[in-house]
Amino acid sequence: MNKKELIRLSATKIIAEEGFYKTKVQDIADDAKIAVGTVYIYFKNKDDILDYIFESQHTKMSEFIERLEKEEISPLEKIKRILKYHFKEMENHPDLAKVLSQEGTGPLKNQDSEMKDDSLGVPDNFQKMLEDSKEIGEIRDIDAEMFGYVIFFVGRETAYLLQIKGKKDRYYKAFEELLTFIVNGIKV
Amino acid sequence: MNKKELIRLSATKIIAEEGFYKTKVQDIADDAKIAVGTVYIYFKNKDDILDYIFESQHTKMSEFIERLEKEEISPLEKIKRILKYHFKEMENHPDLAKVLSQEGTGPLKNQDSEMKDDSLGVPDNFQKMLEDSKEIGEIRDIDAEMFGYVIFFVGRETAYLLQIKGKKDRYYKAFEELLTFIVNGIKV
Amino acid sequence: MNKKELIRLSATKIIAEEGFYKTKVQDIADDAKIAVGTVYIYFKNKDDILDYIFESQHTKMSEFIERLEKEEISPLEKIKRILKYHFKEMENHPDLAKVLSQEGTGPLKNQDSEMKDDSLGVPDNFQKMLEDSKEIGEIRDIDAEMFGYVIFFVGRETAYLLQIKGKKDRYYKAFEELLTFIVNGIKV
Amino acid sequence: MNKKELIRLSATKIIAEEGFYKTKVQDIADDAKIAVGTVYIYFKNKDDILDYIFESQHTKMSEFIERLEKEEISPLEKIKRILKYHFKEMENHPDLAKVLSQEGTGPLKNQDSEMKDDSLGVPDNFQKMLEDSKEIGEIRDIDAEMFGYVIFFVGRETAYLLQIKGKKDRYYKAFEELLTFIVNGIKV
DNA sequence: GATGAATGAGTGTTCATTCAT
DNA sequence: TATGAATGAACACTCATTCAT
Repeated sequence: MNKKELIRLSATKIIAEEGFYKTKVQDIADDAKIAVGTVYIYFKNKDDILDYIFESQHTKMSEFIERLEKEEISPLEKIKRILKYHFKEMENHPDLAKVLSQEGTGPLKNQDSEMKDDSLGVPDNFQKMLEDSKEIGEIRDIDAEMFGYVIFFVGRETAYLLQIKGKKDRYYKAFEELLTFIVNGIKV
Repeated sequence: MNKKELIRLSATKIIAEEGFYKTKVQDIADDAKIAVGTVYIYFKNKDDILDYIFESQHTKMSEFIERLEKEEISPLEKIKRILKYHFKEMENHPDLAKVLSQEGTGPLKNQDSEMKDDSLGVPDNFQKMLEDSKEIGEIRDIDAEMFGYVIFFVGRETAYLLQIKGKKDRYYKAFEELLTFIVNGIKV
Repeated sequence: MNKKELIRLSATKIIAEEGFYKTKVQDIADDAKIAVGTVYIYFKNKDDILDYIFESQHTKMSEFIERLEKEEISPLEKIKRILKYHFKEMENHPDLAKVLSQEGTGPLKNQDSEMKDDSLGVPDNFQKMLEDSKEIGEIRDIDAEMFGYVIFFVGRETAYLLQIKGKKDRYYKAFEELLTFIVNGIKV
Repeated sequence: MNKKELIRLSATKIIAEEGFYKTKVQDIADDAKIAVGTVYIYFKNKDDILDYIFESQHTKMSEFIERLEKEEISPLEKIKRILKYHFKEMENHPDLAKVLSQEGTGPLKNQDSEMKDDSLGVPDNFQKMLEDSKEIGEIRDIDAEMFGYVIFFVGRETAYLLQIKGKKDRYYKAFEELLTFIVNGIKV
């Protein structure tokens, strides 16, 4: 496998277990069965590794949203699809779910990162969709910026929550409940 | 002032600015205008300081909830009051809002802490109130455990969000919107 | 009791258990049921406490030797009596035996101590007695300086050894054996 | 040179000068012209360095004794040879002599060391040899365990003593005197 | 590119000592 | 004298990062 990806996977695993600050670059290298020095060929520094984990997921999500934009569906439906996509992703990558939730607060570690915020850009997308949705009278007149974030946070935290609370079997049902909650919360 | 409280306030301020791991115990001591050694008279170690910040707020919240339990109001109303209390607290203590949000994920730093989880016990209270609320037909039949956490997260993150997004002037209005969102989301 | 003596006893006990460097002044104060500050009324610093332990025993021994000098006995007999006195002392104060053995090497902790060496002055006395003994033909022509120290070390280490090796019951018999060893070793 | 050995030599030098507790790991690193961190590649902690110094000498001595066991000489002769070997070693490595004497009391610093005692195992060997010697009627019926230690202590302390007392020129003569003392002390 | 021994700045924590009460 | 909270210099140890091989 591509070595940068290999490092990303090991890092995600170890950071999920230990937390970012307690994770040693050596531990990541050990898990990836490579030398520490090699990590620094692919990453400028330790923070850069965490950024890359977020950026990778950000890219995936951006591509999904781009494809979604081409479909002829209502803005609210788009939000639902994005949440569903996120939940599936987190179900398939529990380590990643934990890292995004645990380390996802606060500003990006690297100042010069190209990402604008810690949120994978999703809140912005949600905001736009909520604004579109308001315009067509699908939902109430809410503060789209705030609810862009609210829906994003709820999605991220709940996806992780369901895993630690051992709701894996009822994962899909719980997701449906969450969706109903959100939609009821904002609809006209 | 009580020195332990003095340290708690300085620590909250510095940790809000720098994040827990980048905060040096020396910085906390400097801010409190005391010697480093003094910190270690009142706290076992650095982690213990963060725990105490959480525990203090936990105690305050527990006391509020205890008083609330004596009032003759519906479970849903209780949840609203708790959220309102939390928002007021966070409005008055922006540093604390940031620390609770940024450092509030993950397990407590100290193993032997008496607190059961990272959530100030509030999700548990919400869960019970939601169950009571369901019984009297005030709300739909939702997964009370999950929504206990969901409402807790939404409250904590939003209270902090409104501050960094500079919504201080519309703080109360935004809070009302959030409340409507939650209530609509779970009502029958 | 005299507080300085109280501290000496507690210090001896704790230093025997922990070793001088691992012993905290606070621990000594705790054991003596006094405040740390009080220790510093009677002792200039921590090293001074250890010095005082040695000096106290030195004084006792000096007084014993002074009394001994007035008796009409052979130099070799004097050495025997001194060793016997030391063994009895160590039997009565096992903590002290340990401290003298463990911490008794190296130069005195305090530069400005009045004691000339780490050996309670006993090697010097032994040296003189050995020289006297040589003169009257009681013992061989040995290096009195060296054997002053040798006999001193053997006495000190053996007194402690018998305790840790659990020879308490045969303590006196072992002492007699040691005496025979020494006398045979140096006699004509 | 092997870096672990390099550290051992620097540590022996500095510890001989300053004593173990006053020695800073940084000082050892400086003397060895390496970085502090490097010390911790080869040693778990500071105590581990001291243990290694003792273990190294223990190994050397064990090898010498092993070779000695193959020779057809009397047990008493073996003891003499061991003492002679020790004196030569200490003559060649005065720093080591000081460290062994000064820091050689008390239990090993590290709990999980493989060495049973602080005495390089030599007292045990002496004990066995004394028992053998008694059996063939070479020496008196003495307490072999006690005298195993006594001879060991006398050897160790005297080897160091001769150096600080400036008897370097008469070193061999003094050693011979000591040997005569011991042999006379235990012979029939 | 890959390695991993070496680096050394950085930091949590300790504890002898002080001094206002 | 006695107290013990406060001090802050000191130090062991860590770990991100480098670079010669």
